[in-house]
Amino acid sequence: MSKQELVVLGQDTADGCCPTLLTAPLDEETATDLAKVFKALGDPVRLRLLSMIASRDGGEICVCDLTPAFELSQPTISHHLKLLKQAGLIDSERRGTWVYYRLLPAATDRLAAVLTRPGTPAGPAPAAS
Amino acid sequence: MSKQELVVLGQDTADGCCPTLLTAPLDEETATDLAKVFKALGDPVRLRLLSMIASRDGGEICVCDLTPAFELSQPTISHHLKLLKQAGLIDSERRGTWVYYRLLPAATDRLAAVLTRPGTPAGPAPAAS
DNA sequence: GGCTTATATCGAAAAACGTCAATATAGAAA
DNA sequence: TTTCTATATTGACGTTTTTCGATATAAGCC
Repeated sequence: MSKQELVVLGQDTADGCCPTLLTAPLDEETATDLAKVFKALGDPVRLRLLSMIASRDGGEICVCDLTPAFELSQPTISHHLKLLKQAGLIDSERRGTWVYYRLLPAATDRLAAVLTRPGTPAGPAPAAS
Repeated sequence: MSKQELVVLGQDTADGCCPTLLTAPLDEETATDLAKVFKALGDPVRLRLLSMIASRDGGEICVCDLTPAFELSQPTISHHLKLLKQAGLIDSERRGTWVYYRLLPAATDRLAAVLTRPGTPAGPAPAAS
């Protein structure tokens, strides 16, 4: 089986706190690992795919439900899913003829943490009315 | 002067809450706008630049302090800074001979929010001891 | 004015990327 | 086994990205 997802671990700063982009200069290796994940998000098709996967009730979605949502060929969608998977953002499981994709929340959690300034209130804010 | 930074606004979901990638499928336009910002983060050099800019005491840093930190030509660094600026992540100000860059926290805040699952505790966690 | 330093822009070359049509593989069903 | 559907892989092509050297612009100094 493919086991080439990359795992990007947190990097603690000198004062023992707050693994984030915004509080201390990133070392080269961490920057390279992180950049791979952000690069995977740097395409509108992949962003929509990830969004459809993450927001689906039940936590997973069949490729057969993803492909028709785009005006792109089936191989192209398959390729984008592969990139998201290699970035460690999603995982897949085959069940019979179909393949189901699901979010790996650890990946998005890490990105969110890395982009969060210390002292920022939690999560998504309520919408402006 | 250049005014071509892009501003990516939040998009509320049907239930009036939580502008995030992870709770509802992204529409095409929002995905395109968001992807531009993530793409800007999808390069290790730009990630390190942003990190150096954001973490610098005083909130700003001179290009003359950024350039020598990389084994890249001065035009290359200048180009990466331009991309970060066009993505709305940083801004610049010339003072005399020097140009200073600073983080635009609204941009990273927005990305963090979009990647945060509802119910997730705030900000960067304390490091594992 | 001319000289020097800091930064940006231009133009080109190589590499990476997004997309497709064609084909391969996996599994179910006949 | 043969056939059909779902998904992945391959190979090609045009576009975008990353990088550089050369040059341009901006500002301070002689």
